[in-house]
Parts: sequence; structure tokens; C-alpha cells
Amino acid sequence: MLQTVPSAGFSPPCDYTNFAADSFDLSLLPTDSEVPYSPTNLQQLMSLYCDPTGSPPPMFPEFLDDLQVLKTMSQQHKSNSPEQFAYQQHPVKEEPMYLLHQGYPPLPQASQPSSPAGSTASSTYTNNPSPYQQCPSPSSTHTIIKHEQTIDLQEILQESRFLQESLGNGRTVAKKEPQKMASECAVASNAATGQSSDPIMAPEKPSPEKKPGDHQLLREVLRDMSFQRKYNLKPFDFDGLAASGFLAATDARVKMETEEAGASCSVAKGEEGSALMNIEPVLSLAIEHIREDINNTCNVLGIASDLAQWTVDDVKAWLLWTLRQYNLPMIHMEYFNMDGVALSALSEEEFQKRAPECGSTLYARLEIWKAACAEVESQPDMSGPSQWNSSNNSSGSSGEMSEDEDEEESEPTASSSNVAKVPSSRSGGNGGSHIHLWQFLKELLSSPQLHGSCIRWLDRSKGVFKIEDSVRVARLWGKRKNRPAMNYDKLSRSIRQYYKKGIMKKTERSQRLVYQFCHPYCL
DNA sequence: TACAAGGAAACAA
DNA sequence: TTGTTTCCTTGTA
Repeated sequence: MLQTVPSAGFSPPCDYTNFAADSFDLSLLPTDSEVPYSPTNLQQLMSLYCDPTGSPPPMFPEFLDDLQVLKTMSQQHKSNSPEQFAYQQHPVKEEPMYLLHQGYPPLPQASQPSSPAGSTASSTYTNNPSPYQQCPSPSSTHTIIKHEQTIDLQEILQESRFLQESLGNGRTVAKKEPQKMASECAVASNAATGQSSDPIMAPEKPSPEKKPGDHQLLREVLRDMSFQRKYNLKPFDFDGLAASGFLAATDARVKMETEEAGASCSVAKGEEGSALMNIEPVLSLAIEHIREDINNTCNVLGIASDLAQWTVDDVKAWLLWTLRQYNLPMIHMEYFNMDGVALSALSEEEFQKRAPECGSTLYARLEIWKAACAEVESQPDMSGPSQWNSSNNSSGSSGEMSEDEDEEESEPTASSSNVAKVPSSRSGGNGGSHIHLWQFLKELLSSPQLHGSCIRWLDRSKGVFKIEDSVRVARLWGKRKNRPAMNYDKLSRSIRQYYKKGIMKKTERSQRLVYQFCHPYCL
């Protein structure tokens, strides 16, 4: 069953660090400083795994960083008001109010990103809390990323797999016969690994160019342990592979290739075609997981997946949610007093100016969001953006709600409302039967023109609503869940279950048929 | 009588 | 395991 309730099933941010990060050389990847120019879709995002060009990540001496900072400051002096600078010198330390509120619903543990310090791979990079500030965005990488837009995902995945093997083999080859690294693959491996001969085996010796916290964006994406648990995946055991002779075998194969100097990489890739397919479903699931993550966030916050539809309040809701999800320090919301379009247009530097302590992370999360949405839009045959839209997005749901209304008087068939579509393809064929009650109620509330007679907001900002027609609401709920025997007594019992979960509560002055969504479910 | 509150067990995914 | 669903009792307006 698709998990859409934040209290228990919210898809946490990805964390694959235990999956392969321990053995995966992230220095092969472009630095996070490329984020402003990179992924406009998931293919690009995933392509960060494996630069098919084999180009090493650009290195930036410290003086370039300082130069970039000076340039940035100069631009800020030109374009920003003095008060915009003021807050940079006074990082906000206050905690989000909702974090201090006892009544705030506890987020599921599974939704909490695993601490970077808890990951072997990440622990190496925890010294610098703001790695982005030291990574100016190289304009030279723009071309590279643009080039990757034309790359087929399948090819990228193959390249990724091949690159991993090249890495594993590279250390052996480099030791024994570095002069024979003539093939393109070996060149790519060397170039990608930079000056470190074996980043996998010697992570405790980062190269001077390797900045702590590099690839923060990718780490954020891959920080989802639930993905691993969900599909019963086990961490990729390179040591075990080595012990079992797998790496030895692949080493031998590469050695054969190097002896056949000039041999094409495609030959090797073709030989391991079956093996390459093993990683494809994993990455596909990762992509799907990101989608579900966004989808669930939309459900919780009541926002659309499309940033262009975000209002100022939506932006703030998303910011608060992201801060909460990643335990980020509170920011000044007034600096993000903008709609989704304006937010989307912000550069990483602008994010950092507005939120010095966590602007990069927020920017990265937004980039992932945009990339995922762009990916969906590029695949109209899959679940379209409209299906990602929150059930609470009143701006776009009213049209479909008419069908829901029709349901009441007709066959209780699979719902056509957008909430019912929210679950992914794994939700089965029974329409909206997997919808949660609180989502359903918000769906009804989102269409007052259709259901205002049976349920309506009393105080939208506080999430207070009143069930005007308990019988009708219960009947609608019963039809949605295919429970003909549903009545208000049962429905209200389900609502009361939300009390201890922190999803809903009774209002301070208890009134009959009046309930209140807890934060952030009221958003 | 309708609703609120909550315990307990069963059910479905 | 979670999110209900179902049934129940008790209390209140």
C-alpha cells in the first residue's frame, strides 16, 4: 500500500549512503557548485552519477573561491539593498515555532534524513557546514550539463556501471601497469578519480582538492534508507565482491582490455549487458521514490508539484517543511516572500544570501523538485504532473471534483479525483481506496462549491473545519473506500485516531462536528 | 437522539 | 506494521 501519511509513511529523503556510497567515489561527479546549471530533469540528475565524458570534476583553488566571493559581494552591492546584506551578518538562530510547539505532530522517524555523521561515507564531509559557500559555480560546466541532456538514461546507467567497474579495476591497474591505461575507459577512470588512486579503499585520505561536503545535492538525493528497506536491498558489498573473486575477475577483464590497447569501451559494455540491467531497476526505483517523496510532500502541505502554481504561502510552507525535514536552522521567511515562479528563479547564491546557513540545501532540494517535475512532464505516458498535484490544491481540483460529486449519486467507481490518483502505479486498480481520511476531508474542503454544503472551512488558516452534513460526508467516504456500511460514527472514530497521531485535533472550544487539522496538515 | 471520546479487536494492504 | 474499520461503552448536550 502506498504510504502517504506523513506520520508514518512519508517517503523520507533519499539516503543511499549505506547502499553504495561507502564504496562509491563521489569525487568522480561534478561538484555541487554545478547545481545552478544542472539537472533540469531526472536524467540529468542521475547522470551526475556518471559523467560519460569521464571528465574530472573541476578543481578550484582557494584564490578562485575568494575571487568569486569578492565578485559576488560586488554584485550584491550593486543589486541588493543594504538590509539584504544585514541578515547575512546575523544568522538566524531561532527555532521554528512549530518545532517548539508541543502539539506539533512528530514526524516519522523514517522521514528523517539520516544524519550525515551516521554515514561512513558522509562522515568524511561533515567538517564544513556550508560547503557550497566554497564552491563557486563554474560556468564551464554548463556546456557539459547541457550536453548531457541528450544522453539516454539507459546509456547513462550503463556508463555508471562501467565507471564503477573501471574504478574498482583502476586501482589494481594503476598499481601494476599504469602505463597501459590506454583505453578510453581507463582514461576515463583515471581522469575521474583525479589524483587519488583509490578513493574507495582510502577514503580517509581525501585529496586536497576534495572539499568536505562535496556533492551535497547528490547525497541528499541518495539519503533515503527507506528505499533500501522498502525493496529489501542490501548495501553493495565491494569487499564481499572482492573476496568472492568478482573484482579479481573484472580486474582481469580490464587488464585484457588494456592489453588490447585501443579497444572500445562499448565492447566491454556489451559484454556486461546483462549485469548492467541489474542496476537499472534500482535507479528506476530511486527515481520513483523521489517522485513519491514529492507527491507526499504535496499531500501534506497542500501544494501543487508545479512550482509555477505555488503561492507565497505555498513557498513558505515548503520552506518550513524542508527545514523541518532536514533539521535545518530557521530562516527569515520574509526573505522568501515570493511565489513559486520567483522562488524557482532564484540562484543558489541568492538562496545563500537569504538563508546563509542552509540556502544551499534548500536550493538543492528545490532543484531536485524541479528536476523530478520536469522528468514527469517529459513523460506524458506516465503519471502526469496533474496527478502529483495535491489533493488540496483548490486551484486545480475543482474541475475533477465534479466527477466525485457525481459519484455520490452514481456508481461508487474508482474515484477520478486527483487525490485518488496520487498513489503511484503500485496503488492497484481500486481507484482512491488508498486515500487517507484526512486527505479525503481536505479534498472535500478544497471544493466548497461542490461540497460546501456538507463540509466547509471555519478557519482555513488554522485548519478548522466543520462537517455540516455528517451523513453525507460519511457516505462519500464510504463510497471512496468502498465501505457501504460507513457511517459518521465510524468516520468520526477514524478522525479521533488522528488525535494521538497529531494529524487532527478538536478545537480548543470543542464544538460538535468541528475539527482542526494540526500543523502542517492544515497547510 | 446525535455526537464525543476512547478501548478493543479485526481487517486489509 | 500501519491505517483504518467495526463494535462497543460511557458520557454529554
